[in-house]
Amino acid sequence: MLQQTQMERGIVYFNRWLERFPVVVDVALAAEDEILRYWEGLGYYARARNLHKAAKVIVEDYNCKVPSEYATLLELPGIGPYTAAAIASIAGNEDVVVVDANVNRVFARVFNIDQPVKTTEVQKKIRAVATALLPPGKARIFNQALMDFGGLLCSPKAPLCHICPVREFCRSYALGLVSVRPVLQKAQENIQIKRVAGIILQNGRIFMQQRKRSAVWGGLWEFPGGEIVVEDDENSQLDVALEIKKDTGLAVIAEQFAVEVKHQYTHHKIVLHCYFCRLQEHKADTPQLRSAEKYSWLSPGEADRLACPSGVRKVMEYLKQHRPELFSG
DNA sequence: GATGCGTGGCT
DNA sequence: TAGCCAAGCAT
Repeated sequence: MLQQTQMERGIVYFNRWLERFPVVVDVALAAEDEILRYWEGLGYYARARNLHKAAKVIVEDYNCKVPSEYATLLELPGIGPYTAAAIASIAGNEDVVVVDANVNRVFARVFNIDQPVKTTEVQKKIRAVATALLPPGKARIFNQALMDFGGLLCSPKAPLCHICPVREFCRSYALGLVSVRPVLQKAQENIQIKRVAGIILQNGRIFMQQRKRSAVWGGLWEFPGGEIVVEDDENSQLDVALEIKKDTGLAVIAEQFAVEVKHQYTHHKIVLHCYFCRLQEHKADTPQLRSAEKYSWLSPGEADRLACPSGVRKVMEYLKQHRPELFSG
C-alpha cells in the first residue's frame, strides 16, 4: 500500500484491510472484486491485483507464511527492490538497505548529487553508499531511521536544516543547494481529456462494464462512454450516443444531462460529462465491448458496491444524493 | 532506459 | 489554478 503512497493515507486503508483480511489466506481466498473494492481510492490498482496473486503464491508455496528473505520476496508479484528490502530488514532484520523516495532525498542532499536521482547510475551509487554505511545486524533500525529522517526532517519542502544532526556533513547545505536537491526528471506535460459517459437505465438497472486488466483502472467498473477531442463544443449530449455505440455496440438515446465531474490521474486531466440514457429498442442487444472485458446490468445498490475509479465514484455519490429514488428499489 | 500506472493534499 | 509530491513496480 505504501508504494508511491503517503503513510498517512495508507494507514486508513491498512486498518480497514486488516479487519477484513486478518491473515494471508483471507486475501488469497477473496474475490478480486472485493480486493479492488477495499483498494478503491488508493490508485495504482495493479498493486492490489499483484497483492492478490502474491497471497495465492504464499498460501500455495510457502505454507501461508510470508517469506522474510530478500531474494525470496523479490520473486513475488508486486514486490520489487524497495518492498523486498523493507520486509526483509524490518521483519527479518536482514542486512539489506531500503532505498525509497525519502532515502534518495537524504543522499542527494548530503552528497549533493547533481544528476536526476531516478537514473540507474545514481540509484546504484546511492545503494552502494547506503550499503557501506549499514551497520551489520542493525538493518531494522537503520532503515527505519533513514526513512523517518527523510520524512520528518529532510523533507521535500521546508526541511528542518536548523536542527539537522548531520548538517555539518551536508554538501548541499554548505553550498546553499538544499532546495534544488534532489534533481528531478522534467515533468510530463498535462493532457486534457473530455470524456462522455452514459448512465443507461433499463427496468431500474444500470449498465456497467469492467475495464480490461491491462488498461488504466484495470478490473474496476465504470459507465460506458468515450473520449472526445476537446473543442469546447457543448454538444456532449450528441457525443454520448455515438461514443456508447462505439464502446458497447448499444444503441441508446441520451435523454438528460446528469452531472459533470473532474478527475485526474498521473498527467491526465479528465472532465467527465454524464448523461442519463435509455436503450433505443427494447430488444436486448448483446453488447460488443471495446474498452471493457465484461458488463452487467445492476441495481444501483449493487453498482454502488463495485470498485470504481474515483471519477466514477463521484458520479455514484451524485446519484445517491440527487436521485435517491433510484436506490430505493 | 523509458513509460504507464492513481489519487488527494498541499503550496 | 497548476504543479508538486508520496514507504515503486512491471513491461
